Amino acid sequence: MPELAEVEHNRQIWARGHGNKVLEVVTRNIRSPIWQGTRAPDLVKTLIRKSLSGSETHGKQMLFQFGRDAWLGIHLGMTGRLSVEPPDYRLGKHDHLALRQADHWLVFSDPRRFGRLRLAHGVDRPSWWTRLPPPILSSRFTKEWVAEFCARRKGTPLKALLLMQERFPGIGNWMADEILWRARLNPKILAGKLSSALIGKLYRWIRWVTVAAMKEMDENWEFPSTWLFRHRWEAGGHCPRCGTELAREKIGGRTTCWCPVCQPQLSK
DNA sequence: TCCTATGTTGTATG
DNA sequence: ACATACAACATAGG
Repeated sequence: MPELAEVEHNRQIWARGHGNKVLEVVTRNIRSPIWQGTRAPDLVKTLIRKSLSGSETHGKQMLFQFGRDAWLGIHLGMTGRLSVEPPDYRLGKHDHLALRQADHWLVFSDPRRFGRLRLAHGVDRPSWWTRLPPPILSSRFTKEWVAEFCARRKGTPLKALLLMQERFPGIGNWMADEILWRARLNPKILAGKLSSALIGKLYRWIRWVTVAAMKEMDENWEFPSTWLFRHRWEAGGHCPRCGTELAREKIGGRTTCWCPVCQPQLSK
């Protein structure tokens, strides 16, 4: 489920354990790719008896701090999620990591196992965290930052462009489609074809959809039916703005949904 | 059975 | 260097 707003939502779930000591660490399926780059016994030894001291998100990434000098990075992949479970909880088949605290378990589960765990030591945040690109809602994420990327990736279709985490951290498949639909930009338009005015428009909708997604997440994930999001998966869905039947096609390797009327190709 | 899936990475190819 | 297409990862659900 995880694009940036839902990643933040998952972080908040585990944040219920802030300030509480880890009394037991259970690891499962440690041969699975989830653990690639992290040795489960190390993780157990590192986290045990430390307190969960803080957490943050960056795009689709999460970072949890334990004590002063231990860090756990989590990427939820396609189907990962975090939960808080009662003390008598029995681990399910898709639970890969569980941390017991005084009155609950913090559980990471992921049926498809595309998620990743990453352990780091040291007082400072790990370098793979501090090197992440400017977040979309930060002051460093400017129109010029987007324009520069469009110029560099001038042959990339906008849909594929928005999925590039190196510049648009946290944007995933549905957000990209929502942004392009609101900006009335066809997903196949090549990044280098956008005028400065259209780049400005794209930039503003990137920020708008990000802010709105965070807000909806706070309000229980009730997206109004005026969003493309609500129609994109329906068979024969229609554009909530003009009623035209939505188009669907793979672009940049992902199923893309757009309105052929609201989002025309650029005219020459 | 076949197809799809809110993600990322690697390989082959142009 | 850039870009695209595709497979791979692993599982569930329509």
